[in-house]
Amino acid sequence: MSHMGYARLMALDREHVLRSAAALLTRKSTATMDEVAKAAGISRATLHRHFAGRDALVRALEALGIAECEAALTRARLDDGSASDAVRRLVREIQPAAGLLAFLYGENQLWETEGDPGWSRIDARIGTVFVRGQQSGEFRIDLSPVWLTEALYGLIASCAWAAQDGRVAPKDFTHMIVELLLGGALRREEP
Amino acid sequence: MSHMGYARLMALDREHVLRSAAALLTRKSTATMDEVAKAAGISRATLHRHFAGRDALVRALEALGIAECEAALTRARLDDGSASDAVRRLVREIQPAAGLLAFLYGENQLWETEGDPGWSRIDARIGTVFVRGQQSGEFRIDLSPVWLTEALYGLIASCAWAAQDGRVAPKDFTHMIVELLLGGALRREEP
DNA sequence: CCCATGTGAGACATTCATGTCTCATTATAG
DNA sequence: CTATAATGAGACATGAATGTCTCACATGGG
Repeated sequence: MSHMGYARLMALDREHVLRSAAALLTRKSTATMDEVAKAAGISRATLHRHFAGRDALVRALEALGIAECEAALTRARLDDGSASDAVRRLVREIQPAAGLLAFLYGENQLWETEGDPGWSRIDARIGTVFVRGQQSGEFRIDLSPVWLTEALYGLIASCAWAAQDGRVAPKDFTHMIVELLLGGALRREEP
Repeated sequence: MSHMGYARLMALDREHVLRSAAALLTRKSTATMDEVAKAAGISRATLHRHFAGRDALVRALEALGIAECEAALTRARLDDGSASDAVRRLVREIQPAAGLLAFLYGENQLWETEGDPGWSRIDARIGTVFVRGQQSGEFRIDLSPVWLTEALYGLIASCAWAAQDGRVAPKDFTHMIVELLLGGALRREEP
């Protein structure tokens, strides 16, 4: 059946194109459609056949980022064990998507917040673990879950960018982020 | 003397234009030269008389940001007292420039690092306070000064953006950043 | 073999920000 | 008042990226 074969190949191509675009745009967020096509090893015409335009491409990347976040969230099993360990697992699981996330984080600063494509759900899931940590007494309560979530995004993006420029070592990704974030969020035991 | 009067007015206008541009570009980093001109209350022609082009404007904003950083660094007297207090003073002093800094931080992600316009000196000054804190035993040593500096930038930008969108309260700026950053950088006293 | 489908290459029009220019008007110093 | 200089308004050309289209090629199934 040519139709099914077609659909399957398309899906694979689409996936490959998205990965390439993510890798390129992470490094150079202003890359041209032509550059994106070249990076994916296809022509600009074919790129336009997969994604109607630049907007569609970016929105597809956003959908991919959201999907990877959701998957990382699930893999991290945020409800299990201590909140600290949950956050540590989350950062570890989210690391492979950090570059894409950093790109999207930067792009979001210049989008008018239209219909929410799914970030609010992710915000909520992450926020929940901070709330749980506060309720269990693990985390200090003078830093709001919203701010902690925001700070987590910021640290992930910062670390991804710094690693991109070789200012920090990618292998320390989880350690740097978790230790800094949790060190601030974790309530200090009284001496 | 028309020449001196001219020069002085120009300087004032230039300052005003830069402030307006900073405020606008902080909110909308893709704003047009025309929008920038309107925001400053001048015509596009006059804007071009002050700044040869968009690049020149952005570079002027960068110079302004660097100058404000240097000034904040000096006012914070990073060499006095404990490193923690020094960082706290720094964040407090840098808050007025946070919006501009966030804009420049975002822009820098898509610039090829040409001739350094002055950021490395600022990096060094900030890095020094973290080194001092580590040497005095105030800060943990498993987080490098480079990463701490990077994280500070990231947190400032995150907080500025979050405040812009109303997700966090601007009045808590210093508290949120310092408590999160220092909580991670400050060595925990053993129980 | 033949047909259908995906693809690459390239031409083409369009849009938009930019940069440059002119000219009339305003304001300011002398 | 007069001349100098800055401004605002707008026309204009330019360049870059985008989106659309056509056509030739190749690849794979029937």
